[in-house]
Amino acid sequence: MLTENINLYIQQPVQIDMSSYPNILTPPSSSEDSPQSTLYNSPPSCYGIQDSAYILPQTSLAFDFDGATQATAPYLRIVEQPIDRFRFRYKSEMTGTHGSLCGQTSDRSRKQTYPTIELCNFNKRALVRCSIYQHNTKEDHRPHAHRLIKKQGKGEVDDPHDAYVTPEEGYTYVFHSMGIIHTAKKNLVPELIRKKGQLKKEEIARLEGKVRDLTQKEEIEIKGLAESESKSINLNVVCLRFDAFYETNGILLPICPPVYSHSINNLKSALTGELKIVRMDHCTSPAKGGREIFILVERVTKKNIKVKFYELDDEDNIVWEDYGKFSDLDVHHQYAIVFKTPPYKDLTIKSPVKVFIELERPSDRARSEAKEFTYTVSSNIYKPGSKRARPSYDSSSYDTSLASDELPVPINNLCLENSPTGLLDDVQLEVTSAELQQAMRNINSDEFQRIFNDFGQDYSLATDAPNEFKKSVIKSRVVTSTKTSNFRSAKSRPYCQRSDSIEETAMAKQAVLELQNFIKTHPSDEKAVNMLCHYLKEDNKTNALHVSIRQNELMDVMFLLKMIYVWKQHELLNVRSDLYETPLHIATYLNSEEIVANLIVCKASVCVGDSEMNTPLHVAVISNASIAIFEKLFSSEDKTFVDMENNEGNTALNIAIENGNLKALKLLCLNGADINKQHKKNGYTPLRFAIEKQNVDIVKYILQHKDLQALVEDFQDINPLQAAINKDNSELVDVITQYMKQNNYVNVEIKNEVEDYSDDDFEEKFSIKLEQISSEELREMYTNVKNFTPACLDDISQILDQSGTWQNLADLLDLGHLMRSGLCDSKNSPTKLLLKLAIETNGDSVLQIRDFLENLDETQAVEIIDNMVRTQFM
DNA sequence: TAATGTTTCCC
DNA sequence: CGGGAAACATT
Repeated sequence: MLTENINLYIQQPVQIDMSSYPNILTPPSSSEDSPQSTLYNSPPSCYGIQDSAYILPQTSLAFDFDGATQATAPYLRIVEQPIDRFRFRYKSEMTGTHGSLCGQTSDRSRKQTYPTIELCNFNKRALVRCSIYQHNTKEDHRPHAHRLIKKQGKGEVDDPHDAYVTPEEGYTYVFHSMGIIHTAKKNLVPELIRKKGQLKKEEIARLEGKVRDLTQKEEIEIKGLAESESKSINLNVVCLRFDAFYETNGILLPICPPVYSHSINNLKSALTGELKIVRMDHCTSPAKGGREIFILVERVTKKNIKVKFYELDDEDNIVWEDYGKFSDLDVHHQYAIVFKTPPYKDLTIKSPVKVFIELERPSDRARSEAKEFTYTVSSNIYKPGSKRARPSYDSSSYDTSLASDELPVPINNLCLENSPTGLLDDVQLEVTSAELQQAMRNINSDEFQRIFNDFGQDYSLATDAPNEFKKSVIKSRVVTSTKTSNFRSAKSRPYCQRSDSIEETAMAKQAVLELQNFIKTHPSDEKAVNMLCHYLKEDNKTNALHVSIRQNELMDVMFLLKMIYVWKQHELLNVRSDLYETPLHIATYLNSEEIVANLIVCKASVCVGDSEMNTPLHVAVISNASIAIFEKLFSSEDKTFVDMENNEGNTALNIAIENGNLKALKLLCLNGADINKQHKKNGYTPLRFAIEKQNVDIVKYILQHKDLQALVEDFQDINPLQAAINKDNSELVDVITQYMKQNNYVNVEIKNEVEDYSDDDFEEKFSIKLEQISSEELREMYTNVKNFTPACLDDISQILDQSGTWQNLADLLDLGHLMRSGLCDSKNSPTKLLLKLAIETNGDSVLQIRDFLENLDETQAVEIIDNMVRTQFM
């Protein structure tokens, strides 16, 4: 019987450990020539898993198979690993069907896969087996007390699951419809005894050549092992073991060493369950760290959880990492963690740094999905109550007695960041009045032009005329300018938290005067540039421009802007005050349309953040600025600022929604604000924020947006529409349900309970989401489907090829003869061929085929086809 | 007791 | 199906 020329190794374990696995022994007929003392060589690496128990005894080969080398030794290859997280169900939960153990690369919608094994280098029909084992890193494998069940027909059977592989099927086998039953603690020992007994019997059959019952001694031995093992067994991790056997006379001879899948973790356990950050109260921290953050998480164990921060470079390498600081007292009931952020590696960052935050479970080094987090620049501003001295403006900084030849030396390294042309080298120093005029012609602001044309006149006024006269001129202009009517008083403003001191006002006036005087006497002197920079360059300090804007001294502002423009010192416009606001922030806040307009013309940056990283656009929304202000801001050449986030992670759009500012919302949307941008704290989209705010007008407006993705889920996997219909707000619910009807969102799942509202009216409102597609409707849909999708074809072919039902189907379709007449190429799927013939040649309908399959009890295949039709129809 | 772990139940 | 949570058990 064993004389066939087949590729079969008979191996012998080094140690006989009946508790670990069925021993693989030489059959009785050849056992005498395989003594234990034989020299062994190493197993070929192609075994996929190292297992010292399986060593090929060279002298004990059962067969000489034409001098086959190790390269041609048979081995098992796992084609598709099982999914690594799966819910183990208790027996009491196994009523109805739950998901089956699918393959690792399984994809919900595209292609379902299942654990798949291939027997390589073998050329005869063989038995492959799948069973459930304990997952050990050590090379010590024992059956697991959990049960690996497989649905077969209506019932289900326990492992081991045996199946044949043949050359026709490429020596592969797909194990589908399997589930894992969590054996209750009290049943661990009996279950282990049962499995060990089974394996022992197989081993005896191999050794003794026939099947017999276990002796009492053997049973007691098994019982002892089961009891001790039950105490150490890990109930939340299992793996699959695959064997290959050559069957002869009812005895199973191993063809090669078994292989083990990677671990399968119980999705339900806090020890192995999925880690997830569900929400955080803040998504930023100053670079110095220490900010207290609350995060909500899926179930964790307090002694076994860390919060990791890390930064990636462009190639996704970790360039920095640290951990959130907390004790296990800071873990609230397994579902929330309060921690302090670690300091970033560089405490003096100049721009925000994007990092990631994730949960890490030390016990199995599992990690959650990472969420974005931002380290912010410390604005270093004066805060009331802090010990830091308030910036002073002593007169020496603005020394008016500077003679023209004593001006500060040219600021050669006036390196104005972000501005390639910011260096003095690039500045045209010899400015003639003709050039000034030329420069001004390029400015397309009428207002600016007008003021500039008045420059000479003002100039003379400013220098020669008495102060009273000058003031009255300026005043009259301010009053006559209609655009300044919206001007907000600088007093009582929440945003610019202080008004200017007398000294500051004086300083500003002085600076302007000084410059004007200098220019008058030295119209094209390069030193004017130095002077200008001298007054306006220093960041984090209130300068003349800030003050002039705050006080709405239009003439002074325009003068300074002109100087900056002509000498191309645009970066001076982005210098921040002691409150960390740029001129544009201040002008925007004060609703000074004219100044905003001219700042933009002069290329003031719209991207600079204030102490809270609010851009001027944020400020415009916060202060409910006029439409004109928004328009000016959007007229900036820089278009990247629309979606910038402040230190709370809010975009201007978020603030508009939070403030119920529909006007700002519209303006932002019209100017390209991202309507689907998720907040870093919780994944909310603008629509979701509007819904949470229950502002129906705003919700309505957002729902009309052409680019809206209404179903973007938050970190808790709730989409905005689900959130909306759970609100106790009938107006809002009406708007949402109407939207859903219009967009055919029939199958939006409602994850939260609605049963609190038992009145019929309420129920009815939701009926459109809850209703199932009736079978009539489904059949209606079938009439529009002429063929199978490739993905669907793949899936059902796999099932029908496996079960062999394709033959029955062929008969029902009157194609049985064709299929058997040699058309059927064993390399290809017979089902695929059959379905192609049926539809393309016979003209059978998909519905007809579906119904035949239903008659043949191929419920899984039927379901796949139904799903295909459903998804195609929508 | 309070917190955590296990099993059952339910939509 | 897949998920959540109540109920029960243990530490």
